[in-house]
Amino acid sequence: MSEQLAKTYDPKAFEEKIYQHWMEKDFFKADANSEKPPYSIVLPPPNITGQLHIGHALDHTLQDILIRWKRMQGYETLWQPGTDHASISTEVKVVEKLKKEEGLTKKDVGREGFLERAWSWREEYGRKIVSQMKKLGNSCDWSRERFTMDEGLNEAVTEVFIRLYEKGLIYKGNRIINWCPSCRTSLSDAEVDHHDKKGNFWHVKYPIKDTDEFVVIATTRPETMLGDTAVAVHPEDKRYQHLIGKVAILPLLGRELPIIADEYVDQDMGTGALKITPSHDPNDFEIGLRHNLEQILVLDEEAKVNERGEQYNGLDRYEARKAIVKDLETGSFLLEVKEHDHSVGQCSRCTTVVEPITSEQWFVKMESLAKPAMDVVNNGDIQFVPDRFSKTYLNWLENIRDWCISRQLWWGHQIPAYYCSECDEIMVSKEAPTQCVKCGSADVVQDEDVLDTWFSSALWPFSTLGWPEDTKELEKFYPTDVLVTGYDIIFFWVVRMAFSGLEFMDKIPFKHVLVHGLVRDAEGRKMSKSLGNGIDPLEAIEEFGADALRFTLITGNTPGNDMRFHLERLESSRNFANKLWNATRFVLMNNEDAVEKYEDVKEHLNTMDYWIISRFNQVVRDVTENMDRFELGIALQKIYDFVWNEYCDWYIEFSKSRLYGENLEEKKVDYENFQLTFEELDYDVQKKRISLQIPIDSKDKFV
RNA sequence: GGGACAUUAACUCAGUUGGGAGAGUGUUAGCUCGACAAGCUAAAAGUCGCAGGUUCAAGUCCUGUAUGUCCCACCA
Repeated sequence: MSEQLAKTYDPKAFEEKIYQHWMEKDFFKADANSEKPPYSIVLPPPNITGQLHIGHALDHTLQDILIRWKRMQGYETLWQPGTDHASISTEVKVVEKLKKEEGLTKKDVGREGFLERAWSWREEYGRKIVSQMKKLGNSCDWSRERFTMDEGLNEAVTEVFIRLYEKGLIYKGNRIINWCPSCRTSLSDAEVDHHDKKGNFWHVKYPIKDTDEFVVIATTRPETMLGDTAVAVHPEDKRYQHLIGKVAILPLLGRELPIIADEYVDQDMGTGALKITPSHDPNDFEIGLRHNLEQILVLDEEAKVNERGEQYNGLDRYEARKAIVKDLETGSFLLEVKEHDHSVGQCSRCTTVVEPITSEQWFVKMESLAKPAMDVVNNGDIQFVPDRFSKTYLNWLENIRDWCISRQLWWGHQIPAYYCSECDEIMVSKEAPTQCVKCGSADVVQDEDVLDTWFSSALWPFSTLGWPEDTKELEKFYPTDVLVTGYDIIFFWVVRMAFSGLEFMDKIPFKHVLVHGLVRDAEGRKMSKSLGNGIDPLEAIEEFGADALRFTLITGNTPGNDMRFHLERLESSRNFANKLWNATRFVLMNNEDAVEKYEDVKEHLNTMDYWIISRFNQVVRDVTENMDRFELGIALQKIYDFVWNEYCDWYIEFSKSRLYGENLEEKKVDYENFQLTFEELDYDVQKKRISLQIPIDSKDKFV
């Protein structure tokens, strides 16, 4: 009799020890010089903004299962871990902390002081998240841990920026962008969420110069009229033919506005006449370019009216709206007000309503990059699981617009562009130039802005392996085998990794993209801090164990679909872990005469032994097939069924008669049901050409 | 406006190539039998959203439809 195990499994007593053992033995270390075939996964780097949430737990568990499975199959596996600096999110957090703890603002402490605090934030939270991932049981190669702002990755980012710039794929331009007046930075289109909001349609009379006529314009944002530089109608609109080429007078400010004709105008929308505000509306911006209209920016970085707004200068955009509407009314310019719902863009970080404004920003030209990224999905080099997400991916790329990559933030990769204060020459280079290449002035300053956080994440599959150096890691582990991620970041991340990999490595970054859904609460709501309905994976681990949590997340979940998280399922998962524990306990309690080698026992195998062996082999085959198809939930269910319903309920029960010599009838074993099982067994065993004698009718003990 | 997904037992969900309707939880009845009451043995429980179609055969394929969820879009 070997040592007696406790009656119930206590994860807390083992998980940490086992993990330590794994680490000490270097089980997760990847060897780039290995002869074994490679299998690699890059971990989507968690943000350093806070702690691990249940979505990470799902994402990581899927990867951990895949990587461990391949490791056991004899592959040289690399699970590359790391964390993401999460530019805007982290900056927002650090600003909050600064205010709360020191009562200071960004400006008070200055760029250097701010970055110092951001780095200490990163130290604290980066470490915390890594320790949480270890608690989850992630079998990453921690010796290779990276950070999107570590030295090597900085170099990769700079290299990419310079290469794209030199290729003409990065440009600086005055474009209309999304501006968050609260974060005071530009945002990419993907960082803006659109929500329907109740609003009004204000019908405003714009008088026609030197006539008694006027044209009525419907607008949802009267305050932007301060920046109007034209009025547009459809070239074929019969109502307005006579006005084209004439001049309208902007109410309140009295500015003269040319009346132009443009195909964009929808005759059925509003009044069919459109005010054009090139600096504050994306469509108007385009129209403005076509007609060479002046751009008048009337809002500042806090979305307050600037001096171009004359008497409204200093008002917040909403105060300005009220004031303008009131003045329009007083001046009899306001014809009517109708209720109207329209979609409003909000900052995905802070939910402030985003303001479209014209601004000088850096962009990545997307057209030529998008094409090959679409090709590799169309021709099947990259496969989505489930496949429907390739549509999401392709659809996004088909309608891609240039990517605004500059952010007016401090935490991130500062743009490697330098300006000559004398002649405004732009220089893009790795090191700061000591003097202007054009005029020789030594007065050279670096661009203040940082890059969009996704600019560095886009390089993750190869930057973490040492690019731009030519490393053996790249040779061995690139392209990676599968990327596991949620459908919510296909646009942000998957697309950008795809075109970056193709552009700089000339190879796809991964062969499969395994997409999972969101983990929702029991009512199906998104988990969020404001609702307080989040389930902390660490609390779940504390109470039920990491295996129970992982089992819960994988079973009953299929690729691409959201799942609801019920605490009861954690219990049943824990029960399964306990079942395994007790099966082991039973074996250990009875292994006095255990033999080590199959050869020593094969003469003595009985029906039950053959049965369980054949079932085991079949389950291994089935499970492997499911795993190959990324059907982890089904695979795990099959293991569960085998262990519980076949191994424990039948094999162990029957083995008791052999061990204790008990009468089966007394044990109340259900012969009838067993007979059914045996018929199935017969089939299995026949396939394996094992001849059997089945003493079904025997009520004697099985020997 | 475009697109995706969901709809199967009381609840949460599986169901891979068309042929058995399943699991966990819950419910009911009976079990302190040397692994496990976090357990065991049973039971009840579903016209697989609705309507058509293809097929010898449809939860599974096709068409339409209802309801819900989500994503994309520069709808003044």
